[in-house]
Amino acid sequence: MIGGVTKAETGEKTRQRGPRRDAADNRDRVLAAAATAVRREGIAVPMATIAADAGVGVGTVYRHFPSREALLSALTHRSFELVLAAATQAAETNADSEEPGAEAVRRFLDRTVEHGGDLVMPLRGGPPALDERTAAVQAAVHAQLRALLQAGVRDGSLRADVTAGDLVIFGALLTEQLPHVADWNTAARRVIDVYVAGLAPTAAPLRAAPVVPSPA
Amino acid sequence: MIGGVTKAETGEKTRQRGPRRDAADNRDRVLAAAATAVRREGIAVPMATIAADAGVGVGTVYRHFPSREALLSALTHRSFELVLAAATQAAETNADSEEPGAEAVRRFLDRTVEHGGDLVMPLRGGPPALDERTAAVQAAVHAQLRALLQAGVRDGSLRADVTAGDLVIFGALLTEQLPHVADWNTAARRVIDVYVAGLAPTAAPLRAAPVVPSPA
DNA sequence: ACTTAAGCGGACGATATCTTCCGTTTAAGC
DNA sequence: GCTTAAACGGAAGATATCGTCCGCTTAAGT
Repeated sequence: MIGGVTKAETGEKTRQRGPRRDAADNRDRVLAAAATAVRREGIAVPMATIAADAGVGVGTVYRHFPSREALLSALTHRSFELVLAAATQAAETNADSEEPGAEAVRRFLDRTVEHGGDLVMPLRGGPPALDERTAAVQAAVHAQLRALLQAGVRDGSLRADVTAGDLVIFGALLTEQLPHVADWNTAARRVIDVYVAGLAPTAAPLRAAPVVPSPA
Repeated sequence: MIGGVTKAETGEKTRQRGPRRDAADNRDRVLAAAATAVRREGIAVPMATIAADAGVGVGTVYRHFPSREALLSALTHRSFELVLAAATQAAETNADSEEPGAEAVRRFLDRTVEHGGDLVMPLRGGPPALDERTAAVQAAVHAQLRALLQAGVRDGSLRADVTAGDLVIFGALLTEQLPHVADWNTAARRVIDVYVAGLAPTAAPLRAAPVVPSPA
């Protein structure tokens, strides 16, 4: 940020040189290894373990992510991006077809569980706060889910008092895994099915007023 | 176990001397502090922090719980006992009244969330395996919930294809907390309400076969 | 009151992990 | 092919945490 200006005086060509290919690859590998390691050993997993799993030296990890917190933040960001992809795909598919909105919601939740191994949501002990960019992604997720929910209400397959925030919270919980439950995907699918059944418009009203998680 | 026999030769009076009152108190305080600390900072929270929070020295923590793992195990055990109390109370109240089984299930889940701060379920990164005694408590929880579910099926308020294992898994997920959700109890209650609505007998069948978590 | 052993606290040596630093390697532009 | 700066790996010093040990304190039985 300081020395860069002097050198890149070729007009607007600032930051003309992209990252080297090996650097980009390593960054991805570190992120992937970190996701796996964090889910396996918890957020206190040693950086050396992550580095070894990624097949790089610790120095490389620290160059891409200056601190553990930065790495965890990046993990969370990537997780929200994956969730956003799932939400967007569900919303778009739904818009193009005539399937009930409830089915699209179910698919979104299924996807979330399937991606489970790659998701590191900010649950207990996780990275405390969402940075600005991640919050933006989260807001986009909410927007997609809102669209999905509205479509479902319109086609009569969903109740009207459930919010995008409700879905995000439920989805985040599903990314956890009880270690002694062998077939987690099946178990999660059963939870999803009951929840989605509860989204039917005939259901009894909710007791509590909506909670708005964080994106304004 | 080795020196004790020599001394307690007064017939069957082995282990005649119960624990000192201060010792029992301290054990409880350590457990309570540990539960709070673990939920606040994760399972890697330093033992010194737990000791300080409990107002005792580290030596005291290690005397009651010879290792971190033993402490975490004890925490899990206590958590299951609290859940068992909630399940038992729900089952008994239900048996004595004419309320629908669905309401009893909802109360059980509500209780679980309310106890949330004291519960340390074996989620990601938690103590890996349940010891024998804890597994027994877990089995008791399942038994109570089975009774509850059967009553609900009988009185027509619950679907028949949901198992006690499903409820335990769902309840365990609810003990997590998304840190940036301010009013967690409200958020959790909304999730519960949708789930309980999905327990109505009219709902669509589940896709997956039951998963038996661990108690045989 | 006195005795006794259980219980207590926290200093301490051992270990584990963090993060920085720098000599070497390598991708990419000329 | 040569040059250059970005990227790499891993050793090493700084720090944090673990779990033990032992002299002091205190509950509880007589």
